[in-house]
This record gives sequence, structure tokens and C-alpha cells, in this order.
Amino acid sequence: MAKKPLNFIEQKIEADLASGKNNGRILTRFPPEPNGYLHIGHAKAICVSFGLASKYGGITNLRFDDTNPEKESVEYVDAIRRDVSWLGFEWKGGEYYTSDYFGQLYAFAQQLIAQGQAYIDDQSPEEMAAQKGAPGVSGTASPFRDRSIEENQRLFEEMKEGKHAEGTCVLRARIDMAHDNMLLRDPVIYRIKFIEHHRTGSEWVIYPMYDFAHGQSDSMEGITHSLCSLEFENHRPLYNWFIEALGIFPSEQTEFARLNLNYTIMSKRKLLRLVEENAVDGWDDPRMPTISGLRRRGYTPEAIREFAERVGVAKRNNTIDVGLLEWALRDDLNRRAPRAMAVLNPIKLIVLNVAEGEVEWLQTDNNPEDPEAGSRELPFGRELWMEAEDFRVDVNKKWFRLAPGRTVRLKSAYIVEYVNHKEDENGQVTEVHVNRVANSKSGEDTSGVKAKGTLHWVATSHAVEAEVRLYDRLFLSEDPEGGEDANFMNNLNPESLQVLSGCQLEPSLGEAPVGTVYQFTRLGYFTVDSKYSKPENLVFNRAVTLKDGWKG
RNA sequence: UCCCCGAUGGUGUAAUGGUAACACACCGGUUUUUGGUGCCGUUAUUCCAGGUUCGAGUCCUGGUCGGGGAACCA
Repeated sequence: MAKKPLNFIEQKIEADLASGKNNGRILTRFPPEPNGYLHIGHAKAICVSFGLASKYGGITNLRFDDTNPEKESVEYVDAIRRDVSWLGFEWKGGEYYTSDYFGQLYAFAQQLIAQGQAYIDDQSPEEMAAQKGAPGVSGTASPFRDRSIEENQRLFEEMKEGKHAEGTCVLRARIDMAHDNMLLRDPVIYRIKFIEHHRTGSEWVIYPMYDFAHGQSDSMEGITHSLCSLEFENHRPLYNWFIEALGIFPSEQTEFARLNLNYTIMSKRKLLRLVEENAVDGWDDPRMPTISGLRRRGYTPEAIREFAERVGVAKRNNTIDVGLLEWALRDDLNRRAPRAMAVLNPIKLIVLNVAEGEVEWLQTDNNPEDPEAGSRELPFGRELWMEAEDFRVDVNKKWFRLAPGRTVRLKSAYIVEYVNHKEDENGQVTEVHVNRVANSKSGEDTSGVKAKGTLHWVATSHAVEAEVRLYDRLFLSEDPEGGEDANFMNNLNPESLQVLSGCQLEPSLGEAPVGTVYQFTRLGYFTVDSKYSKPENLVFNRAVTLKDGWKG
């Protein structure tokens, strides 16, 4: 048995386990800021943090990193909880909020002040920026850097009590104004904001910055492996500095490359703009890369997890082909999705030698890939719907479908041969007339007639009408965020949504429940739209097409 | 200009000093009552230059290219 290769984080965890670090305890966390909806990039991070913990017998905390009340809300908290849990993960370590630690974080700040490692700076952001220096050029000290501990204690207390106006002063860590890493040049760790927090209300008017909250939160929870994306590499020295200065449990941060997908944007800010400017139908628009959008589109948690697995974990920047995501969905659904017949662009197919009014119920497999899936019955009769593109007048030898002189099999029914067809005044074919070949019934065919093509069909007498929405990629270019803060809004694919009405479905689809994804034979995978579908007005979304090997 | 990180087929990911492999994509064949699926096969890879070594994708030195880094954002 070949051992599956380990990624670099797994190797590190195994080394930690081998050395007895933390007594073999593994605790990770997933720490989203509740300021937007989770997307496929987060899905990878979720799979990594939850997946690794569970692989090594550990558990995971869900922590809402809510230190900036300006952009956060309970709507986002709820959506995040729903999405993580839909993906199939449980936060067995518990659910936490950084805001629950505001008291402790305040005490940590007091400790730093008492140790002479933090001070109140009364300067403007501009003044402070000017003193930062530049890469390669060391900064200069703030005139307030050497305030007495007592004065700092008094001022910090006053900040907390709301005695200072927003923007008039901040608390800074006292580290090194000449450090090579700009983040260690006395970073701001507390600022004043007279803003209601979605959880703490108006209890606090000072809020810790990310760098002063994250590591300590990890530490307080006893997180052993704090996994995050590459952009936080520069923050690790600060993360460690605070832990050391405070003398608290040393959680350890490890960074890995975040997911990038071509033809997709992943920035929450930009996704928010799509929503706000109504370029899409909300965060859960089926074209959005959000978890909720993918769910509404027909993606399964299994497919997303498999995708995350295939993408791997490493430190180099990457751009994954969206095709891999689609492959993961097809791979999952091919095995599991019940098959159904649906005609999206219907024209009539009349079987001349079948009596009018005659209805025959034919048996068909629910899923040829899965014998356990059983079978169902399809009504067959003289008048059927067929796909307009399955008939052509002028064809070559590579055409397997219906055409003058051609013979095809109707899936799970009979072989039929062309007789004639009708066109309207524009030359559009409206009806195709065929004859059924004797003794050609599916499963008991003794006719000896061979048909190259197999078509899907629906009996007009029992058909259920529906609207079907076809989706294509939201953006035209492979890299919509392209280099600069590009004009991704000008890069939208005008044909990303195509709405088809009057589609004709087999009767069983009339009761299709939300959440079940079907394979429409020969077309792709479709699911009931959870937002707009009504029993009297069915709406289906296409999740992904079938792979099309025909290069006619 | 300074600091940090990275570089392996088209795209990702492995190989932990010893035959460069796996997946997806592509192309071809085969099977098939879905032009789907399955099965078989082809194509194609170590950024550059030195060095260490019996042996380097891997270690060392230098370079090149790419990413990140200055917020009272996370």
C-alpha cells in the first residue's frame, strides 16, 4: 500500500506529535471576520483546519474575529455558521468570539503598559505614518514614546471610559522603530471607535487591532496549530512577540497559500460590490463563488471537499483551473445523482404508428452507475417532446442524431426512423414525424436495427413545465482582478445567465425536492432553485454541464 | 532601496541526497441504450550559473523572476 504523501503542515504536525509537543493535543481554529459571506477560498481553509485536526485526533474551534464593528453583523455570523456546517464540519472545540475576550485583551494591554512595552500616542495617523520610515529606512520615535508608565495607565483608562475622542489617541506597542519588518515599528494595538458592536453593543469604545487580538485569542483557547494564509507571514513575528511579552501559551502560526481560481474573484470587498450594485442576485447567486452560491447552484459538500483535497496545501501561490472544481462536482454527481429526462428547447416528435391516446409506461434506471438506486416508470405515447438541436436537415456522417433518413433510439423506449418534418414560415423545424421500429423496445430489442444515437424525450401528455436557468462563468477573462485594481465590473460576462422558459420535464420532476441534484440525461446536473422555485412555477438551476465529447 | 516567502509538465501537488511520480487538462483508442461514465494509452516537467558529493529537484553561494510587507482593516 502506497502511503499518501503528506503536505508540509501534516509533516509538521507529525513531527510535533513525535516529539510529544503539547502532549499530543491538536487544536486548530477557523477564524473568519463576520463581514461577508464565505467563499470557495474559505472552503479550502476550512477543509485544511478542520480536516487536519480530525485527521490527527484533534478538534477545531470556530471563532468569529469581530474586532472591527464597522463592517461586521449578525447576518454574516449566521451565514458563516450555516456554511461551515453545510460543508460537513462541526466545531467540536466550541464557538467563540474575539469580542468575548475584550476584557482579557484589555488586561493584556494593561500588562504591556505596566511592563513598559506599550504607550499612548496622541499623534494623528499622518504624523505616525511619517515616523514609520520606509523599507530600508528606519523610523523615528514618537514624542510620546517615553511617557511614564503611570501616565500611560491613566490615559488608557480614560480611553476605555470614553474620555477621548475618536482619532485623538491610540495605544501602541513599544517595540523597535528601526525593525526590518515594518509591522514591528511600534504597531497600533488599540483604537477608539464609538460604534455599536453587534455583540457587545456600546460596552466598549476601544477595540483591539487584529495583531493584538489574534495570537492572544489563539493562546487563550490553547490553539496548538494556528493555520492561516501566506499574507500573514509578515505578522508572525508580531504574533510571537505578544505571546512572549505576555508570557502566555505559545500557539504556533503556520501559513499556507490561499486558493485562487481563474475566471473568479475572491475578494470579499469585490464580491460585496457585485451584490451592492446588483450585478448578481445576492450573495447566493448561483454564479457567485460563495459557499451559499455554490449550494444554490447545485454543488455538493462532498464535491467541494474533494476539490479542496485535490488542490493540495503548499506555500507557493497558485491559480487553480475552475475546471477542476467542475470535475469534482461531476465526479461526485455521476455516482450519486438520479437521472431524469428533460427537454430544454422542445419541439414535437410525433410517432406516427403509435395510436393517439395510447400511453405505455416504460421502466428506466434511476442511475445506471448505481444498481441500488432502483428504477421508475416513464410514460410513452404518440406525441413527445424532443430537443430542437437533436434534429437537423443537413448533416454529415458524424451526426448521430435525428435527420432525414436517420434512425435513432429514444432512451429507454424504442428505435424510431425518420418519416418527415414540418417547418414554420421562418424555416424553423416545429415537428418531426417518425415511425417506431417493430420489436425495438428497450431491453427486449430483437429488431436487429442499429441506432447510433440515443435521444432523451418527454411525453407531451404527462410533461411538467419549468423554467431552467443555465449559468456560465461570471467573468470573461481568466484573471478578472488582473494586475491592478482592475475594472472587474467591466469584465462581466453578459451571457453568464440564460433563462429558458417552457422547458418540458418528465413528471417525476414535478416533486423534486430542494437539495436533490439530478442528472438531466445528456444535458448536465440540475437542481431546484431554493429561492424562486414554486410548485406551480418550477425553476431549475444547471450546476454544471456534462462533459461534451462531441466535436461535430 | 530593506525584510519575509516562493520557483518541478498546460494547471496543481509529490519525490525529505539514490530510476522525477500522481491528479486534472489535452490527444488517441476501446466500451456504452447518456457523443456521459468506465477502461487503456500518448504527449509534456526540475528558473539560471557556479560549488559540495560516487550521486543534487533536494544541500551551499550568487543571480533572475514571481508574491507579500508602511492602514486607528482582517
